[in-house]
Amino acid sequence: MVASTPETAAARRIELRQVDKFALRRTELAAAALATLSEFGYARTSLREIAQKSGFSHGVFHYYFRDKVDLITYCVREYKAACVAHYDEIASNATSAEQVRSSFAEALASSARDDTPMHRLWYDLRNQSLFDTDFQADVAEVDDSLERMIWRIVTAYAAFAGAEVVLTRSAVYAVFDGLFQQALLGIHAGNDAAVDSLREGVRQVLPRLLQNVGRESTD
Amino acid sequence: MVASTPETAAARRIELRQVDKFALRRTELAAAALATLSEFGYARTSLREIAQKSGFSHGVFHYYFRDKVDLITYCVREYKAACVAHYDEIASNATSAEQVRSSFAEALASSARDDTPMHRLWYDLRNQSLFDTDFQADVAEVDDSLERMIWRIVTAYAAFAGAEVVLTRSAVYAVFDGLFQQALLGIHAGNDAAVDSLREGVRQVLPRLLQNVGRESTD
DNA sequence: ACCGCCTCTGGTCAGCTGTCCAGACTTCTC
DNA sequence: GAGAAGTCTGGACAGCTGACCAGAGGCGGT
Repeated sequence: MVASTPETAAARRIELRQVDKFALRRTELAAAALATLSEFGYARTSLREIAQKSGFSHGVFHYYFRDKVDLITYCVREYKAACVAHYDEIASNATSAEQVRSSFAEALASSARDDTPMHRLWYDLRNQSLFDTDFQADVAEVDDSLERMIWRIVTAYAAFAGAEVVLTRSAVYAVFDGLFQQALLGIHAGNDAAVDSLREGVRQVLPRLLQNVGRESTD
Repeated sequence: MVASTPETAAARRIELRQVDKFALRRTELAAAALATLSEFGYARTSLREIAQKSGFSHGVFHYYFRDKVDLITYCVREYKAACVAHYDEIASNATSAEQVRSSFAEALASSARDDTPMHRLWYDLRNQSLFDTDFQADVAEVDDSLERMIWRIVTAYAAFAGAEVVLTRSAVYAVFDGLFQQALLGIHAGNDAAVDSLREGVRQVLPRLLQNVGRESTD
């Protein structure tokens, strides 16, 4: 780094403060956008609707975001940060396999119950990435970090159980993601047992992804 | 039914013929709509785009379908018919557990490979049902019939293996659906191994959903 | 040959969407 | 407090969307 003259140092300080305020506002607007997006879904959410629900004018969104894609991309990243942080303590705080299993099942179940709109938005946006290349990179990155998160939990569980995980990281994620998504559909359809089914499904599946060390599976 | 006079019989015959032609045209238009929908996704497909790609005028779609929802609902039903019929022979033609396992894994893998656009549309529309009640009933019906289809295959597998399925019907479907969807994301991201991973994932998961009759699982 | 119904066309309309922008307002610096 | 930079507003615009409709064309029945 080059040593700064007083002027450039002051300018940088100002600039940083402005950048912080700018970033803060972006986050605030993105949070408002997330709220509306999770309510109506990608296809039915316009910038004007977001603005109206957030109390801002629709113009301000174009001041802080290049375009709609830029805004939603930022929202996806925000989602990831909130989501991964929430689960990461499961693996680190546990002291036994059974505790990991219970915590994991409960965490998925309560998240599906409490954050239903946000999760359905995630699946919506992930699907959009199958059609629109704009979101593809960011969605893939979030999906990957979710996959790693699940993998951390499952390998922690396997370590406590003294066993090995038989599936690939990707397949393990896919299995729990499928259970989660089905629970979301169930919740939305008014099936009161959906959350309990998810918890029970996770509890039942988790041990079956392991095999004792040194034994070969039938293949 | 009331006995028909000659006139009403003729009228009915005509009417039936017209109904057939009408239904035929509906199916034809729905097929064209499916093609465009699977290319662009729900959010980015307009009736005019569908019409242009199909060679019809945009007006004709309003003649055969009440509105856009009516059209897409019909498309969903068409999808189901095509999809379920394709898989149903797996369970009925098999003679051993291993054969069911191989056929099932191969069927999922090749379907993901060959019908990628149609499947991503299905997931798109299923997600729309989480936001828009218009599709909810029909989507739920298709999802249920897919669930039953998977269940038939898995129970057939269990029967050949002389074992029981430990998960609920819904959880079994969720697991394979998750694997399938992850493969779709992989394919779209250009991951060449995605199809093979799906096949291998299905092969590995399937036996682990069973337990020997008479033995209790750890719970 | 004529008539009535079915089919289909393409124009029109109101409403919404993303984007841009001129200008008002606020905040900060000197 | 003057000026500049940053922030925000709301109107304007072009393009698109779903829906509607008047009328042309075709087909079958008599």
